[in-house]
Amino acid sequence: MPVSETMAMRLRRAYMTMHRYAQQHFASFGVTADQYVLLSLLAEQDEIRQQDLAARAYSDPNTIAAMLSLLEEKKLLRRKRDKSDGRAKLVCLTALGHRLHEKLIRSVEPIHAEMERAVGADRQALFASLWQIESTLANLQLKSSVDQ
Amino acid sequence: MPVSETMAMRLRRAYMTMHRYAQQHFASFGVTADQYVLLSLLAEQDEIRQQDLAARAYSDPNTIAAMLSLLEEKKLLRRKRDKSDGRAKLVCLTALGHRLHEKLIRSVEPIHAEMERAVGADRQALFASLWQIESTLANLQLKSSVDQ
DNA sequence: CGCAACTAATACGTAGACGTACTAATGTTA
DNA sequence: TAACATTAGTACGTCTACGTATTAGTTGCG
Repeated sequence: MPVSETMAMRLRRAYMTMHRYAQQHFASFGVTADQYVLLSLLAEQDEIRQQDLAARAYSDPNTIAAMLSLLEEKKLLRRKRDKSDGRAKLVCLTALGHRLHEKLIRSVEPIHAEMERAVGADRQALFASLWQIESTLANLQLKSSVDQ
Repeated sequence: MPVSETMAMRLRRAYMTMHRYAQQHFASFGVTADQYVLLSLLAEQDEIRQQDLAARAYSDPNTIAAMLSLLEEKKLLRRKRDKSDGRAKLVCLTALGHRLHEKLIRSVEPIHAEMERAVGADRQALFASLWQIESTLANLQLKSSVDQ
């Protein structure tokens, strides 16, 4: 089978197209698509540890730390030591960060709408398949590492 | 809606899980998941321009150039000037590259099988939805740039 | 209590995504 | 043919993904 017709490449194309589109969209606000995800997660839950943020953003602690440094320089968030655990830091949005997030969340509504419209009634089937892929491969990974 | 339940994050999780799994898999062969894609494309069509390679890998010329440099250092491929167009370079696998690709393609069969099994009968519906997302967002991008 | 195992964050390195600027070759058109 | 726009590839910078190593704080246990 041609590479371009494999499930892997189809998934890549869908994800990359979405990511590129989002990247371009958010550029006019001076943030990246991934930074928007972080801001949204922080708006959803304040005072969150970097580890938790990494898990929710489906990223990793190293990447999150780098992204937070950039967002902190831009005064969109701050980090304070967790009093109950001196190793951890709690991240929260600044007022500026909240205001930006409000603007951003309004700006993405049309995009979400377009994506929903694109998949239409197959939405639930798509979600089920995506979840199947995710859970199957995540478990494979787990299994082989537990085998050691 | 919680960020984690958006279509965008579901798509991200599926793609990133697959990519991480592939990354780990190919690490034992000394290549990355994305390098495997390039090797496969070259095995599919020899003497291909970097631009075409970028399009087929759904990447971009800058990234491809960097990746090709690494693969060229590893003697897996070489680039020669295109006689019919002095700007272009034609990329092709070395014998070493072909041999490695043969090994790699055998090693990924179980992964493709697992992914097919994971989505099962919903395979065609999934492909249709992924294509809907891709084409919808790609066209949005096109439209707004043509509007300028 | 004290020390070993674990954990959160950081530091640093490599790879990939992609923007912008540049060079060299090609095409176009007056 | 000369001036000009396009195009292929390179160079370089920023951001993200993620591996490995290190530091500092926490937990568990003899």
